[in-house]
Amino acid sequence: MHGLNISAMIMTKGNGKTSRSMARSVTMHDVARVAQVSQSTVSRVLSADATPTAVPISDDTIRRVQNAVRELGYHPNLAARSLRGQKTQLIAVMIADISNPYYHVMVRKIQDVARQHGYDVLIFNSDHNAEEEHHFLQGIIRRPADGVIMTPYHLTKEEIDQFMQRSNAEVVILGHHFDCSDFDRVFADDYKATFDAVNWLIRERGHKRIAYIGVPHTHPGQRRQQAYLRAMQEAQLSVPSGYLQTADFTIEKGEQAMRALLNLPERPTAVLACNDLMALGCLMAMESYGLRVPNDVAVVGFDDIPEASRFSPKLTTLAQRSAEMGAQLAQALFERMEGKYAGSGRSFEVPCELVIRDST
Amino acid sequence: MHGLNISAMIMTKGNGKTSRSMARSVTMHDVARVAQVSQSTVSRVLSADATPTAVPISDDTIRRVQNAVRELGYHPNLAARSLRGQKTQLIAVMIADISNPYYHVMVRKIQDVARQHGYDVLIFNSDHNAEEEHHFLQGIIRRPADGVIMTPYHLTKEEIDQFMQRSNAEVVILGHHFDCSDFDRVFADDYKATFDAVNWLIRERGHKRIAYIGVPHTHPGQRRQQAYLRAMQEAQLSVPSGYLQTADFTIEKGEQAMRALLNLPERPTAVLACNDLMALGCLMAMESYGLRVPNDVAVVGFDDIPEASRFSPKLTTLAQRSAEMGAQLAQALFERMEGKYAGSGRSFEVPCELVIRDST
DNA sequence: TATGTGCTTAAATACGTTTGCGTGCATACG
DNA sequence: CGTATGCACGCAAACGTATTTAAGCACATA
Repeated sequence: MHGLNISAMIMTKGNGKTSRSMARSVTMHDVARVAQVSQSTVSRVLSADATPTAVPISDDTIRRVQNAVRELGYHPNLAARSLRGQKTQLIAVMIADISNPYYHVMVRKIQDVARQHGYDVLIFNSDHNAEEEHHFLQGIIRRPADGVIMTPYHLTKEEIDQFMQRSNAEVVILGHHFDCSDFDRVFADDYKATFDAVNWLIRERGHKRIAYIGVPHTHPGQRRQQAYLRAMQEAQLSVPSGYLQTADFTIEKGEQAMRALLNLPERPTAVLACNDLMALGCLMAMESYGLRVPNDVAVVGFDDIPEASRFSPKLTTLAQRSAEMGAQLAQALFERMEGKYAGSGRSFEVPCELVIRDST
Repeated sequence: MHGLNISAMIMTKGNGKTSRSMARSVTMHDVARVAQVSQSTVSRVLSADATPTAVPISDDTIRRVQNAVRELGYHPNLAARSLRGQKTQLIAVMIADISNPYYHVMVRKIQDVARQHGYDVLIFNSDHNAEEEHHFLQGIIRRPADGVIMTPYHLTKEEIDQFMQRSNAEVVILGHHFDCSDFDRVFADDYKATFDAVNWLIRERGHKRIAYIGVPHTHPGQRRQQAYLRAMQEAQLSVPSGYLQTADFTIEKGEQAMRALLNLPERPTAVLACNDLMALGCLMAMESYGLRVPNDVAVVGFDDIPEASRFSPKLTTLAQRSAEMGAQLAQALFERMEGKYAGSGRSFEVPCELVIRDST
């Protein structure tokens, strides 16, 4: 067993070296040799635009270097560059659920901006899971990134601050209203949006028995639920036991919660869900009960994912401008990474919009 | 000289910590100093399990080092490790469409396996776009990865071979039947599945007018379309002009193609779509035309994404075992990366399964 | 001739690891 | 007693790059 390992290793190495299938990559030294200059000169030529105040290089030398680069097909080694410069040209993005369409457009936007700046994007998935969120931060400490964009559902301000001290990466947060911190944050005005939506159901549509499907153990979930409760209270409407359902952002739990609501002795006439996936679950529960939307029960979601307008009936929802939020996140992050802004944490609030469709 | 170096180092660190908020990260030298051993010993202790045949270290030393690591919160610097070892502990995954649920479960599976092996995963999005696919390969040359998993829709065998020579990364391909190559490939038997599905529609359901919505300018699209044509031909059924629609894997184009089919003078009684998203588009077109599925037209999709069984009517589809395929991809890749297999390209065919629901 | 002054390039160093090689020190053997 | 052998560890050389420091050179000035 042991010997087997060794011989296998030797074999591999032997093959690699003798057959030369392993293409040793072209380095600056190779370029330098071809261009008849020193390696440092090559470095200067290549990073000329990044450091405009650098040492001047003669036009002839520049041309020779550029020709050599082209000829050899040279690409800088990012591992070496990272080691030397403490910059990785990498930004890490943690989203809560890769299968939630809400994040797709946002991620694409971030990738677009990142590419424009010559950065790569590392995507992680937390599945709304506290342990995964910690694992993500651990991962970034192991493999440093210059910037971090994340949607923390469980991490505390202290944990994020501690991370920033250890990692010297710039951090931008999505969807979380931390009081005052060193990192920027982008969020929807979901409190106001939820509050307004409840009032709209009451005043414009005459509903009195309004239920809510929330995810109270997360920060955004808590905020929206508070808004719902506040609106109900101000309208002097009661929230009977069972009108406040707890779920976890998934279609399945949304459907399950809706079934529970429909089995209530005094069934609600309208239901708000904390996100669209759960609202779609509500629609499915309604269908399996043979009930009609919105005649029997009206449903309102949150996010405006593409499916919201595809499903039948089309879902009334609070639209988040996710592309705009992605752009805002990326912009704030790059402003900090490029040193254009270095002050204390900024807050960017992006408005939501009630999109009225067929489910109300 | 030696002592000078050390003291200078200490000075630098002192300055760095006091004056700058930039937390200099803990290195092996720090651990070594605390544990009273040399830096190389620390390295050996830390990579003991990775190199079982290594130099023996006394238990006492191991314990001291481990304590120091814990105490200082040391994490290895992956940039340095990459530079030295030519290994990046990174695998890159290129998928064709981040918003297609088919890929989600696959990506998760890959991430799971990768994490078990201590690897990170870089995700790229090609949007079925040839230019993006090239950009992806360029990116991997700039930022080397140890392994690559991708779903090429446009890249040729030659381009991939050329990439492999330049990059010395192991490569595994999804969904593509390249003839004979140096990389492994995992694919569904989509030709047979499509062929059988058409026959099933003909024999079990008695359809004669069967249309197809394909994406012929991609390899998988072409394969499936060939299977459809072959099955029709063998059954001596005609494929009237217009029965062969061209789309691009999206819901929107699927809906559009279906409208075209429904406007045909001789409307088909069954439609196969090249993937589920387009099949869902068909369902939506049917609904907007006030037609009933499957009474007026039957619809069959491909993939079995979660939405297929959620939509009403539930979609009959050719299920790809995407989790299994993800696991197979990851397994094949790691076998190669760990040197357990080094031969020529293997083919892993994963069977599809006809899932009969309400749309037929 | 000596000295300063731009301008251009070369040499040297450090970033944090891994790893081949060497070394001191016991213990065992001839 | 002298020399193998095995053990536990330290030294130092890479890996490819960015940057600091120094050096070479032409030319003008004193």
